[in-house]
Amino acid sequence: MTKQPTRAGMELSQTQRTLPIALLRAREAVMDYFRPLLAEHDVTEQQWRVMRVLDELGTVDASFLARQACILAPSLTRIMRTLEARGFVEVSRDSSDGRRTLVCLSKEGSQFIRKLAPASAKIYQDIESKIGSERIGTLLDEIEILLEALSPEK
Amino acid sequence: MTKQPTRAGMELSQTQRTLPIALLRAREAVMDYFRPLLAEHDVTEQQWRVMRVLDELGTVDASFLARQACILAPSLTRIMRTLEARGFVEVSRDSSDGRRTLVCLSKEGSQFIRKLAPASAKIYQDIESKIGSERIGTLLDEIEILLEALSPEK
DNA sequence: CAGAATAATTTAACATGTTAAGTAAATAAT
DNA sequence: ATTATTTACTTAACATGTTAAATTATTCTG
Repeated sequence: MTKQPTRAGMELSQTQRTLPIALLRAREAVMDYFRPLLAEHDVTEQQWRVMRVLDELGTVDASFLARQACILAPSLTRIMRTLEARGFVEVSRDSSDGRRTLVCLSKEGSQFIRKLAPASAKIYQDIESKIGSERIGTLLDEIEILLEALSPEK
Repeated sequence: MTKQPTRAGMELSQTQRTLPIALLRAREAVMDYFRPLLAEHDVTEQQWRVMRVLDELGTVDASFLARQACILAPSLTRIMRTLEARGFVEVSRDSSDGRRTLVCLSKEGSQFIRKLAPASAKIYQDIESKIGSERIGTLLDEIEILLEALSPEK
């Protein structure tokens, strides 16, 4: 845990001490625990993320969903097609703005989420047992602060 | 910054309070600052990451490089082809193990890194000015601890 | 109200992510 | 030593990431 000094000049930091790579490696390390579950149930990471956000938010338009799930609009278009074909989401037009696509989870989609929830929570507990739930809480707090500080509207 | 209680049962957390999504959103927020620079110089995020790791490690075999850069082997195969065509990396065979591909930065690749370093460091400083370098240091420390705790060899 | 500008989404094209299968070299087991 | 297994990498196929252009609906301007 040796701290590197802040770069005074214009040098690059060790990759381990840069936010983009450190955050990526951390996420990969965490996802390694979840991927077997997703693969077992034939959903991609992105499809699962879209469904998790819909479960949380209810009916939303495509742009907002894309932002929340960190998925670009063109990817979301294809993902929605897949999820709709599988009966997991329902798509409609916004009656007050014909440009917008509204999306929500279907009953089947909601059931699918709830079917995987116990296994997902169990994996999360396994991770918590290795890191400590307190430390995870701290990390999530720090990330919330970072997101607030970097949000574009500031 | 209201803390959620640890899930006692089998419910899913708010997406904001899950490591996979929180880490992803944080990384996207950070990368939004770097992407214009990379686009301006016609390198993808992954190509740049490969070069950053090579700059740090010197000559390494493809498997190790893939792990360090969080890139899967098939993607790396294609990325190496692109970077080699552009003259940024040099590829050779390991004489003591004919299966292994060895890779290192070329002189041009090294120059390219150094050419972008100042702008990259400046962007990093801009981010630091919004979050605080101390807080970033704490976050990076927490991530190092997480990576150590989740490393498979434990 | 008509035409211009803007906005939300989709399509297209290429790079990468991901899994499975294939190839070649090294190692292990008879 | 020959065969089988393992290892490192590549190829193939499809999903997603990414940018630019196209499409359709809305809003702005005159």
